[in-house]
Amino acid sequence: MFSNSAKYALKAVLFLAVNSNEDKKVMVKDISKPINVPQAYITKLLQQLVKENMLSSTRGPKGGFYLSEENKKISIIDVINIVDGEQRIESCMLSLEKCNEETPCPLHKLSNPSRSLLIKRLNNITINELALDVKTGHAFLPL
Amino acid sequence: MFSNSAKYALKAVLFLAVNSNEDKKVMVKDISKPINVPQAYITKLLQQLVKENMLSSTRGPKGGFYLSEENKKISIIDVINIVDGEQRIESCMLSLEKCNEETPCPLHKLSNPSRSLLIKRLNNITINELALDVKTGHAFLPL
DNA sequence: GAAATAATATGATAAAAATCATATTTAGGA
DNA sequence: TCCTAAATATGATTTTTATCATATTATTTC
Repeated sequence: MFSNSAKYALKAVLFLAVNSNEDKKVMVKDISKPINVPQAYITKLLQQLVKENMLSSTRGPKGGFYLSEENKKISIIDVINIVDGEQRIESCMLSLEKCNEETPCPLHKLSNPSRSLLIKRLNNITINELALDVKTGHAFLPL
Repeated sequence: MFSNSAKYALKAVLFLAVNSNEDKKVMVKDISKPINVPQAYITKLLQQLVKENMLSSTRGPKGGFYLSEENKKISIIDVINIVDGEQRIESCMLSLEKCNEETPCPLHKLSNPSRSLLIKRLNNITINELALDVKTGHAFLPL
């Protein structure tokens, strides 16, 4: 479905959504542990996400990563697409260029409703909303 | 979603479902071209599928690969699972061991309906049924 | 039963994804 | 202003996946 990197990015973002804000920044080493991702690896991903304005950071003492209020309004699919590229989630189950509603591949009718549903939902939910589920006990970390 | 290998295997199986039977075997070189998969690569996959009884073959002159009537009754998900392993399609969107209905990860409620729907459909359709869509003009090769 | 044909078995190579390592830059505090 | 703590930039290594190559075995036909 998603690359390992996209999964890791989602885990980091969700963790920060629950555990950070402008006044409470989190160092990379305190992110990698609870989300079970090697520090050097998540470091690179976090840097990429900052560059793409998916999350925020400051360096130096008292620095770290965090989600600004703006960041928290970002939809989940944007995080995924930054890491995996838009093509990955959109592409047909057999990765066929020419597969579409008019000339569907044999799996199209079977698989497309499922993918459409997922994409729609990923589009319509923000990081913040997912974090709320955790805060209200409807979903769980650790990751 | 699926590995390249699983996609290739599906393409080969679908092609054979439409273009082969006990009396009409197809050589590997006449499979790899129309499904756009390197011959040496699809060769390996076909051999694996024969070994797992997903398809049939005979060697020597007039030999080739084909789907027996039995083979055509196999469900699509079996082909996928042979190549990718059952875990891949079943696993949570974040690949979390502990994610389940009782202690769902933050993405579980969002993603699970989509995956469940897909798995159910892949379970409930046979190779033959997909091939029928092609024969009746409701779905299309080439792949 | 020999020659030709096609799958089978096995292993090597190449490309991509995941992981690790480290020198550099910026910010805060003494 | 210097020291330290943190992110940033960059590139190397390892592992996995994808791809290629070839010798062997089985089957048909003459």
